[in-house]
Amino acid sequence: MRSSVYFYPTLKETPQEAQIASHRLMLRSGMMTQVTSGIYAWLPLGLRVLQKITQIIREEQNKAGSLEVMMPTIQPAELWEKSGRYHDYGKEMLRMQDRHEREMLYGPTAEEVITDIFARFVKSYRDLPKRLYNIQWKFRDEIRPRFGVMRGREFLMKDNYSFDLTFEGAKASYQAMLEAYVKTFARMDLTAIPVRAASGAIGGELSHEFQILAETGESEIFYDVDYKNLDVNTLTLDRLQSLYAASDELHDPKICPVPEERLKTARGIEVGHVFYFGTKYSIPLGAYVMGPDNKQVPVEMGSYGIGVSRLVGAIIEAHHDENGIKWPISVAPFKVGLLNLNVKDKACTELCDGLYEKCLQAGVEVLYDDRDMGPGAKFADMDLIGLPWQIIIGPRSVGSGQCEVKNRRTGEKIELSLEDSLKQIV
RNA sequence: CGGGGUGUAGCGCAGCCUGGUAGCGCGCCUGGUUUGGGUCCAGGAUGUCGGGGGUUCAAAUCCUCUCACCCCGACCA
Repeated sequence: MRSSVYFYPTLKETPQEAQIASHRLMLRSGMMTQVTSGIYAWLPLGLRVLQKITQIIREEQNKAGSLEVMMPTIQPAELWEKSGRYHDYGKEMLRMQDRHEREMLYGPTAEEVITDIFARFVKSYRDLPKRLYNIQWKFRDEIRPRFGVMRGREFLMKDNYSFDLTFEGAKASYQAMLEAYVKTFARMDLTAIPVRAASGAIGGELSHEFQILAETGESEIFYDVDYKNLDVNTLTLDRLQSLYAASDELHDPKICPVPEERLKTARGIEVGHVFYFGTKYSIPLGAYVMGPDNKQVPVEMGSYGIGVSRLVGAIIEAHHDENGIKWPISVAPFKVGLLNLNVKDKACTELCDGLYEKCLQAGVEVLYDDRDMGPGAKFADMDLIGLPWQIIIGPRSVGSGQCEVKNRRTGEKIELSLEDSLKQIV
């Protein structure tokens, strides 16, 4: 993609509403922009990141034996009256009427809808287990939206729902999701700690929150200091769960197994949540199957959420410096930024155009800064949007045949021939 | 919802106290200049001063109502 025809309105100054790094950087890099309180429009650069994250989540969900569906954003109140949550959900639910004055709502979650679908089609234990998920926009009319996409009112969520015949089956589903989550977050260069948690309005009996440690997190957690030393690449669920972590509501110093000197407290950003809640929805919504003993049994359920749009912010919180974002390669909007330091220099531009073509042919996602601007502004913009690699070509390169390759993460710069620069990156 | 704050050009802000022709920096447009870390020079465009009502000869400025947004707290992916 050529910068000259792309659309990423970068800002030199920080918009006054942005208090935390991720919010600031998302606005400054032109990834997204606020439409109204807690509601954002995603611009091309931000959308690419959102799509990369979505795809990683999708792949890991599929590997964990789940099937993707797509449920609507608008739901009928009826289903929620059956589950009893229409009243309980309160003002956080955005309610509306259609032209027939039928009560509708913008879905804050989808237990009712998916359970109803399941109930209508699945009648036998032989069809179990089933794990169905979708990645869809949700709306929760938060008391106080803040921190950009970290706590928006409208947000993109992956929500998975498991249906099993027995408690043991449900536990296996729960475990499969825990494992999928560890892999999912690791692929984004995040160490997310599964913290035993109290379950909120969704209700339930067994529940973990996945928290990313960050000063700007909204919840307080207690954890074993060893969490800081884990290697994302070799992380396993067993290892993660062998360490102590608890939310402040559940943490009890009296029964905490971690000696005081190893116990740390920090703020966490919740990026995922897994619940087991048994038959809480299957009974009221009539999700029964025929068991092997010819008896109707309500199915055992769990639900598993990941805040997809929140993850964009969370990843930036974990990966940035004073100059801008440092994207992990797996979610970067482009893999490499190609900087033409002087577009008016014909020979220089020829070199750049040539390398750009080669990148495209090699299937390397490249943002080619071919705008007519000073070099300083280009460096600043490229650091800000945080692509993992930069290839810098200026008039100097014309004589030498060398370009500079910069690793945004480490800041390391090396001089290479144009040929080698591409090899370095691929 | 309770407490605090802000609305003036696309962005960041000054002006308001003490009423009298609406300003600065960045950005934008034109021309030139410069080209390895946000070049420099010259010229130019852009505002219902968030909105309604009131006071006054006169309101960005004073009074009043209202809307929006932000920050602190309780809730959540």
